[in-house]
Amino acid sequence: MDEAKTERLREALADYMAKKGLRSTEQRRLIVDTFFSSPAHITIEELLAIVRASDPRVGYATVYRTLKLLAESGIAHERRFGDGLTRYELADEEDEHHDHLICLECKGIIEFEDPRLEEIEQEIAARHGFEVQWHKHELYGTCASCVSKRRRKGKNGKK
Amino acid sequence: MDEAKTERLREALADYMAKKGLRSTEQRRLIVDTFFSSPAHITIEELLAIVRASDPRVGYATVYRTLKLLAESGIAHERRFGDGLTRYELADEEDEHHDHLICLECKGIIEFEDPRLEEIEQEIAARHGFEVQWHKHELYGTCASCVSKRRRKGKNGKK
DNA sequence: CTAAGTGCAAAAAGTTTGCATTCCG
DNA sequence: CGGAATGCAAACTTTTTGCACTTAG
Repeated sequence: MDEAKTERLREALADYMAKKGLRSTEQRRLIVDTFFSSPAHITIEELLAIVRASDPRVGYATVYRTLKLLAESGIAHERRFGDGLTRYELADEEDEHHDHLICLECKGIIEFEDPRLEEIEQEIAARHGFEVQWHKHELYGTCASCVSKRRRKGKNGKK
Repeated sequence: MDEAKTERLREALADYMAKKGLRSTEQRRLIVDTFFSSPAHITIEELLAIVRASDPRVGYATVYRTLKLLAESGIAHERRFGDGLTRYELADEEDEHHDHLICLECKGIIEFEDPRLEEIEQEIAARHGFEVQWHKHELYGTCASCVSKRRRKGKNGKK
């Protein structure tokens, strides 16, 4: 992972916590460190499992509240991809932004980025006098790897 | 509402039910009729309330299962806009498709359509060897009416 | 008749929260 | 110290399901 980026985010978090008078506890440090070094789109349960490997006494609620805190402070984003779980990922850099391809078969999540989408979006919003705060662009379907797996098994993709 | 469109959808539903050997019951007819004449993006609770005005004995589960049926048969789409509720709307015509602007203040939902988005999406999917089954393009923010309401009250939109 | 459909109530599944206790600053 | 933070368990919210009873075909 990009060291410089996580460094910036850590600093932003420190600022946010200082401003709000929040405390740096052992649990928070462990949870945040674990989150920073985990794959993107991790769930609370998954993160909790890893955290508990280091300290079994950490509770679900603490992970829950810490991730909420990261989301509020803008360090992380909350995502829901329709499987009923809330996932978290590190925030993008300043003016960057990515969206997601979600494979319905292997549940894999691929990120993509396309500035043209952002432009068109702005245009659409403007046309409606709408002020966009954030958006969701998600494509659901079958990823390349599952498509070829399916072919190998002789199943036919099209009906 | 477009009479011809609902007619086509009703027919599609009849076909689907015939093919699956499903029955046309009093409740289903009532629920489906009510759904067809309700505003888009209705929730199960809302629909149930209207249905019960006609027949108070209808249960939540029946509405739930009927909407599931409509979704499976392709007559309706399930939508989740992040307020924790599932909403339903009539399916689009053959090769049409629309997306949504969601106002975080008044909870209003505005529909929009832009073929360029679909094109770019196809291109992105192709680039990843991904087969898209469906997508979500949702812009969250403040609608024109809430923006001006806010201005009238002297609140400032930008920080 | 008999398999599908209904209504109710209970079960799931995840997210939130109240509270007594612990611990940062 | 005093307010934040934690862990636990209970509360919530909405969706989903089991089951005995009803009904369409």
